[in-house]
Amino acid sequence: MGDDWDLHAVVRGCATTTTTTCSTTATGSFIADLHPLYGFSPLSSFPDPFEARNVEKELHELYKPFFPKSQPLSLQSTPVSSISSLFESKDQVQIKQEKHKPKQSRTVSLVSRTSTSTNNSTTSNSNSNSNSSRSKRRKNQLKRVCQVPAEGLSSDMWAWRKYGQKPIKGSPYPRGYYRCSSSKGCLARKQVERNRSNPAMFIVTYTAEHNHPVPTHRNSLAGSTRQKPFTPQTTPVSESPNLSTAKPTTSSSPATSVDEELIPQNTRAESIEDMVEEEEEDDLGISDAALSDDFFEGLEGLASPVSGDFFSDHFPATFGLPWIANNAATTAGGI
DNA sequence: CGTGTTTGACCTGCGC
DNA sequence: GCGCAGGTCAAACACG
Repeated sequence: MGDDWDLHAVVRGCATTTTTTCSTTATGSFIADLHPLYGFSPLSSFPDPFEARNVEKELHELYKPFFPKSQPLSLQSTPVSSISSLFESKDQVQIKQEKHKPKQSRTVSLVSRTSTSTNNSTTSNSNSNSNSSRSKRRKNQLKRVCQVPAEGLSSDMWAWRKYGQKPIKGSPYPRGYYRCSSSKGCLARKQVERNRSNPAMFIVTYTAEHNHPVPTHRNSLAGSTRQKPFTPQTTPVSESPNLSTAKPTTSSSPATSVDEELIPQNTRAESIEDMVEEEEEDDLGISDAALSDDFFEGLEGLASPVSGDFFSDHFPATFGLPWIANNAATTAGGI
């Protein structure tokens, strides 16, 4: 497609930084409360980790209600970066539940085309429960919509694989479709689209949830790392100034497409977001699995980065927009 | 070889 | 019922 957008690559998450505009509906409001806490942008202007630590506590308190009692919330150990990003992302989280479709709130019946095709003709009416995920996907999916700045589209621990891209009517920017590649059975999906009115912002829509803990390390980036020989023009007009600026690139991190490079990913938050989503979906009944030790373990894995490894590796010197540079890899922002 | 991106085609939902 | 638009699949290709 000759779209000029750069939404290629994998989007690793949508994290956001200071500017995130995510609004939350329903329970999401609590996020707003947290917002002040992370006024700093862990990603872009990484503040002092220790300072963040204090914040952690506060966050911890704030979050308590949202975590299962069993969850000790080992955030303390969690690296600031992760935490901050997590919360940040939350700020942006906006849960959007399609009302008029009470039928199934979460239909994530994983039905790949196979099944779909199988049922093909039957699809729509025959069975509301039928798997035709396709048929229902539009209807009852629970979605969370976040609006994040280009810089915000950054890394999260989830690995996203792009499976499609489509031009959207009325929007000069195409929409990228990503699915979680961390786990095969994971139904989590994400759509990244640039905000028409404000190209600097990306609208990230999450659908379904991850059915697995956050991976401690990202998947192999074999393919993701692929970098275009440098398609200078790829940056469509739509590219926001940030993006263009940001594209440093050649970082060791998995940057998949130019676009991605443009867009950083903070997305570790995503994981939490997802969890939160679950909470919301389940009436605040967080799935233990989600918040299980694994989950935090994963976060901890991230922690080290704070100390340097992670960042140093992934976001080298260019920190001005380090995230942008690297994260882009996964971030779908790439639009 | 495994994983990821690109891209055209196909399918379904939705509005008229 | 028809057409449009959105969402997903899968083949081909690229990269480490």
